[in-house]
Amino acid sequence: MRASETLIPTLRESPAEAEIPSHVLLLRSGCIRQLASGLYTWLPLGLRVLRRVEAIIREELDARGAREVQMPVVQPAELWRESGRWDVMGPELLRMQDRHERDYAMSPTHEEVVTDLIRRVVDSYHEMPVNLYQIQTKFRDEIRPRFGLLRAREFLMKDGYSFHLTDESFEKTYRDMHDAYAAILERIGLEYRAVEADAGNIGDSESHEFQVLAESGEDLVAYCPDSDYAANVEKARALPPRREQGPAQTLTRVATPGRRTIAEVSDLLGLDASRCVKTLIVRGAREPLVALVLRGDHELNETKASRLAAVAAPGTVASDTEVEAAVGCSVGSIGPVDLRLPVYADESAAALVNFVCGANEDDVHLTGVNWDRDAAAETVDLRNVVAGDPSPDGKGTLAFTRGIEVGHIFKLGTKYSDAMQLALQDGSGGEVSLIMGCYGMGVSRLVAAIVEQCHDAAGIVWPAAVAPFDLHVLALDYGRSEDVRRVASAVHDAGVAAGLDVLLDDRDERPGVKFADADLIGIPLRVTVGARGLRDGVVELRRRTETESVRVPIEDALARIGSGELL
RNA sequence: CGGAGUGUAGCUCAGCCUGGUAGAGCACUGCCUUCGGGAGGCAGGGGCCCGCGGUUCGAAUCCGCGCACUCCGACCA
Repeated sequence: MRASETLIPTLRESPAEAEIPSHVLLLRSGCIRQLASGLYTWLPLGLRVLRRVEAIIREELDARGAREVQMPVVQPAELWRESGRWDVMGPELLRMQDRHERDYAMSPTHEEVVTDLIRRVVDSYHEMPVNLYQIQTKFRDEIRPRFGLLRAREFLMKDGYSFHLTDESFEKTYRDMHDAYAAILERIGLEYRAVEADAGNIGDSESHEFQVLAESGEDLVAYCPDSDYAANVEKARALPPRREQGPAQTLTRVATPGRRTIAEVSDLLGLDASRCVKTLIVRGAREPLVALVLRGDHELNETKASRLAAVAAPGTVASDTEVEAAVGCSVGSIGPVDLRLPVYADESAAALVNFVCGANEDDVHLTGVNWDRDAAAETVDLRNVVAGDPSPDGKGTLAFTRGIEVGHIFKLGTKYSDAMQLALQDGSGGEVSLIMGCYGMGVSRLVAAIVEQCHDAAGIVWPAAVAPFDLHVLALDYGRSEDVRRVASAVHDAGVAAGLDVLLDDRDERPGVKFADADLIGIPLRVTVGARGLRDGVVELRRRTETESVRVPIEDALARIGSGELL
């Protein structure tokens, strides 16, 4: 393809709205343009990348028995009402009406539609299992779209759904899809981790996220360098410590006038923050308020807290006035001793002996506090893990990295099957609700994640597997040199004959502009054809990953490109 | 939705504080020179200065109300 015949509007400067590398570079390289907040147009170059990523996804899924379908984006509200999500979803579900004032949703996901499809189409358990996927535009009215393609409102997603009679059948497909996701990311050449994740509101059991490692990632991943343990920090656990040993000290009241924070109290007492506990009061599910106790140097993990049956979801910290009314002191002086609320202590706090806590009386704290003797609590996992915590598999300590969630697979169980009456006879006289799996991969987000990981100061460095073109022919002096035109065309044709996608820069631009654009666009292999080189009978080869070009005799270059050996 | 910031030429921005009828660089058009890492000269074109209202003899500039975009937070399959 000739550059003069396509639209690649590169930008010399960064648009003001873009902050992170993928957003800046996708805009500057002419891959995308923003229409409005969270809405992007894919230009020819970007669309080629998107299509190549899609192709890889299709190949890996098809190879594992998933079958592609295409479901409607606009969906009748009655299906959403049937599942209960019309009322549950909130404003991120974009709603609209047709001319008859019937309600519709612009679909953020397709559980309802696919469940409805299966119950209409599948008549017998002999047809099980079924595994379908589609690659389609989704719309979620995000509160705050940001980071370009990484959190857009309209985006391209691969969403897959599987249906099973038995857990064994589900587990096999889940593993197959897990393998497919790993294979996709490996083919692209990304550094990633499959991590244990919290399933959010959607599932009730295990789920895995596929996190592409990048500084700009919104997710924090805890992993163990010495084992394969990795988990989203929302979910990550540490090996619970054993109860400390040592003789119990006497419970003692100490005056702590004006000291409210853990730092102030531990400073006053000359102790480490880890010897103190902090007590947070949150809204309860069964009772109005519940107390959560953490070691002073630890932070509450809100996802874990919300998962406690006794805690109202979403987790909400009680207001200062609520606390004072219930406990009789201000927030800085709460403690588990004689506290008339249900108390849940994090494993690390529960392991302490002779610790410090608030006395439920302003300006007073207690020292020498011990569980069982002085206070009672149920032990649970409540905190965010920190670097250096022992890995839960006992094989080392945890470290952190940031990631971009490009895939998430989970077990849905029978949530939708039950709500929408999707069941089959099981062959032995009974009837079973089908077990569902759900497999999402953000295709447009994946493109952004690739750029986050594959760029340098000059521009994008596309991995060969997804590059918009394989070969970039830079024809310098194109308009003025018949020789350049002839050789550049020959190089172009040799590439095409070898099955490559070739971009020929035949624009009437100065060399510097062409070089800069080529770096920005990031095509893996570049051949520079210029009058200067042709006088010596050479063209120049350079990979985008390298800094030096190699002068190669014209005939050699043609032969090597034609043979495909350069890829 | 809370907090912060920004809206001036296609892009990046100055001008605003201290009101007097709009600028630079790049991009674009024409001509000349140049031609291997974003050239130079000359001559041009291009602006409801985000919108509406107010103050004023006069508003890009001051005030009010909107809208849009961005960032932080909350939120988020």
